[in-house]
Amino acid sequence: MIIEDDNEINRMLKILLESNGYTTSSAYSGTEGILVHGKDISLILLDIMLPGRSGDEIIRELKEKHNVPVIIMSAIHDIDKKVNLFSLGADDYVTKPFNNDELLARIGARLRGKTGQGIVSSSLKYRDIEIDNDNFTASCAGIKLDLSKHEFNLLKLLVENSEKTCTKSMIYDRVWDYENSADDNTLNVHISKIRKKLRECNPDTEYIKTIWGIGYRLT
Amino acid sequence: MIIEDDNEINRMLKILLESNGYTTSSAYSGTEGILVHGKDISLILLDIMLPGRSGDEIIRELKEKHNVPVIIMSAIHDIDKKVNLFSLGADDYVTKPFNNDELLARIGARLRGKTGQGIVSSSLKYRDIEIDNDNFTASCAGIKLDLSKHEFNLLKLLVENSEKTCTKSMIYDRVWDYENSADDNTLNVHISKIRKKLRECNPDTEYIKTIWGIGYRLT
DNA sequence: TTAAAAATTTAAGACATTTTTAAGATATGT
DNA sequence: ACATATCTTAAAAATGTCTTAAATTTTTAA
Repeated sequence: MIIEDDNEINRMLKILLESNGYTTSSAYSGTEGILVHGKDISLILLDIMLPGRSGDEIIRELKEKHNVPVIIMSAIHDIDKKVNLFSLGADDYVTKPFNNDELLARIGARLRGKTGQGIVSSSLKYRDIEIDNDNFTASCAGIKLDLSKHEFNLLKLLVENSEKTCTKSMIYDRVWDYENSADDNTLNVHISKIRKKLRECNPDTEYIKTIWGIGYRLT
Repeated sequence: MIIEDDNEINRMLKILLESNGYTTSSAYSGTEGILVHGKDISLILLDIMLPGRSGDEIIRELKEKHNVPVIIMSAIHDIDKKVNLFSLGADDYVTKPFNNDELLARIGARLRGKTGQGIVSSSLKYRDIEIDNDNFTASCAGIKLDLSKHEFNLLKLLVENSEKTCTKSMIYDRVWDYENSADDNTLNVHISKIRKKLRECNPDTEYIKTIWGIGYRLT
């Protein structure tokens, strides 16, 4: 994801990256970047000289939201500022005007590190529901959910397929290890329990929608 | 590990890093760095202007041997060369003369990426549990714990991954040297014994949480 | 409007995993 | 080789989770 307010530079970066085999998403402000949903972002290129909110805040929120490497593009030469960005979770920076090859090299190094050393932070989000695959924990509205193994796997499946309908047989297939027995009420009971726990964290939202005769969906 | 042929700079780096909480190992050539055995290296600082073998070769071999982030220190401003180093697996570089804060920031950013084994300090803490790696001792609430070898390693693993769930198979893999046999009760018994010993030091806290069907976590 | 089908919820019993204890097996140090 | 500590195994008790069943509510379609 490219976050850069200058239209021309944004377009230029898009062309550079796509001609090097990457798929890109463009945003034109940090806040817009934070709002991006449902895209599989693996790295963020962030122009830190943005109007509006401070760069610090934006890095923190981007990190929290997308949890991927962030490379800062900046004209700032001041080292103190650099150090600050680093300590906030920025993973690297390039100073403008930057050399294309160097930028590509840094992007490559960051992406390589990810897949290479299994840092693949397996944290998923949907609205204010967060799934942490590594720790087998989930939270809603910042509150830890106390889920059993099946409940966790079921919620995880729904989050992984948020906005898509999960059929009952697909759920039985992936959460339980057998094909469904259609007259089985087990899944319904588990959904009921998850809903109850989500309600305790955030009473105002109905996360799981029932698709009659088909299955369930996060909406 | 610091790999730098200039004695003075090597010593200076050692002082800088150790005064910032890191433990260091010094080597004075790339080949010497490759030969280092038995040390728990988590990052390599490499001066690329070394006599003898080419930098390219050395990075590749260091990476192969130690499999950790490599930060290049170099006076080269030529971008093409930088790109080359990146594509060989270097994770970052600083140009000499470098700013100490920037170097520390880049080291921090690289280590932060790796979970658990960030700053290598021989003493680990979680709440009032303290692990002393050098002496193979542990304490809780200031009282020495009398732990067996497996108990110590198990508690150490939990402390290293505090707030994260350790799966049973991961524990068997790292504390015992074989994959788990799922019906095995050994781990449970060891957890039980550790809990009992922790309880004797501090009866009010339940340190080790059971993640049903998954494993354990310090919480 | 009404009957049938599907889904929700609750509670209880079935099932599975974990905890604890104790004893026998194995490893370690003198 | 002996004494000691540690580890593993086994079994029962405790606890957590899953499924089933039944009553209730919601939705669909005739």
